[in-house]
Amino acid sequence: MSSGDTGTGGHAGTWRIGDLARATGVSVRSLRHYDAVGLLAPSGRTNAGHRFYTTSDVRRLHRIVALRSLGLGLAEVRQVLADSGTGAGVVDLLRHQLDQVEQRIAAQRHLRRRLVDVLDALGERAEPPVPDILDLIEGTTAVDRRLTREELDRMNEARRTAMEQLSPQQREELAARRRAYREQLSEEDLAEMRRRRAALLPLD
Amino acid sequence: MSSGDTGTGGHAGTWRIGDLARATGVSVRSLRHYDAVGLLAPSGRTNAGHRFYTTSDVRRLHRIVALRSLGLGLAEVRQVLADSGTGAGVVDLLRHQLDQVEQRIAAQRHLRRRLVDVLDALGERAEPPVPDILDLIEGTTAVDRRLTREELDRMNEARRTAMEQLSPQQREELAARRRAYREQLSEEDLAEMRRRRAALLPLD
DNA sequence: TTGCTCCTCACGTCACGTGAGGTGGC
DNA sequence: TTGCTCCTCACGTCACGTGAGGTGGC
Repeated sequence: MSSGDTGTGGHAGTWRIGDLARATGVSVRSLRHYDAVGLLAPSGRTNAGHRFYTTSDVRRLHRIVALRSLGLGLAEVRQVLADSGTGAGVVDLLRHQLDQVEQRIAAQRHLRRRLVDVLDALGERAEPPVPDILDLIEGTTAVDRRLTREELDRMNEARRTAMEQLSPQQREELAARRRAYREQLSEEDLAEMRRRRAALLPLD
Repeated sequence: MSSGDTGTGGHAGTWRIGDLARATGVSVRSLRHYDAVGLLAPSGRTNAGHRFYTTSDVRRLHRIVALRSLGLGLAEVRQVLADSGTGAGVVDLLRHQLDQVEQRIAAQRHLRRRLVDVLDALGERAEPPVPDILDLIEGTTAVDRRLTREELDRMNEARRTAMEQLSPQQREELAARRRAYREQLSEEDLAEMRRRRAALLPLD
């Protein structure tokens, strides 16, 4: 009944790589990788050259997993585990990590808004040809650029003619799809879409 | 006054790689990469083997940039540009892309909450030793696991003794830091923190 | 003797950044 | 003749996944 006892033998309290992997959810490949880069070397090898991990190795692994789950890279994990100081360094590291995460969130939100905008504009047309889609995306790429009167007129004209080519039934389907689409959006999304749209319109 | 005229010669309407890079913000290395992978091959080479790009190459590049800016990979960009169909494929691709983005946002938010939790817990102590920090992080790693009465008592006890070792001035500084920290949080963040904390507390 | 686990290479991933070393054009 | 731009390799990035090919232990 030792800690590493899964019935697969070995010394009491030692783990073979496969058992450790199953027990922790870390892949065998990752364990070997951690060994290769010196992040977690098993306490020893059997005669056959098989790695074996001790209880203290397992503890270290749990810490590695915990730090990895905060988004730290292996090098940062190594640093933290090597740091036996007051923890000021660790706190700074985590704060920095938080900054990075915030930035990534902001970037992804921006991306999401652009995608939603494009899909929203596309949703109003039946089956837009690829070149038209590309033009539309290119248009939204010039971020923060207002459309000119002519561009706006051309877009509206294109939309109108596209709509006119639809049968009443197709029009109804389209409207239904749009409703379904809008209903899945949050209030925040809708507000942002209005803001974005307003930002595109000419000022005159 | 041709489109590619920057005073650096060449045929009218053709671009050297460096000029194109400056004009579009795409690095020279990227342009060469796009050439290497067949995404954007320049229309020709000069006698000296230098790439030259024509107006239609530039148009294609703008579309590549636009699609890249939506987060598409080079392979997906290539697909879209090759697709001369009705655009259904492109719309599906963008929807899928939106899904991915949403998932990444969710994952990053989760990460952010964990980091905020850890930093919040750490913020209540002066200079916690690294092993303590690691224990705390490990504690929050067992996600969605409620603390036992004992664990909670031990945590509170540790916090109290840590506080008692502070001078009044240190305590004031700490409080100020916590206030500053909280003020930068949104209402949403605070609510989430309360929720998380409630989820950690024992049910009894 | 048959599976199962383990071992060590070693390539591939994604879109380039960054030298190294060398050659034409104002 | 001197800069500047251009060229082609080719390694490095980050943390492994995925075979290939081979060898000990129940």
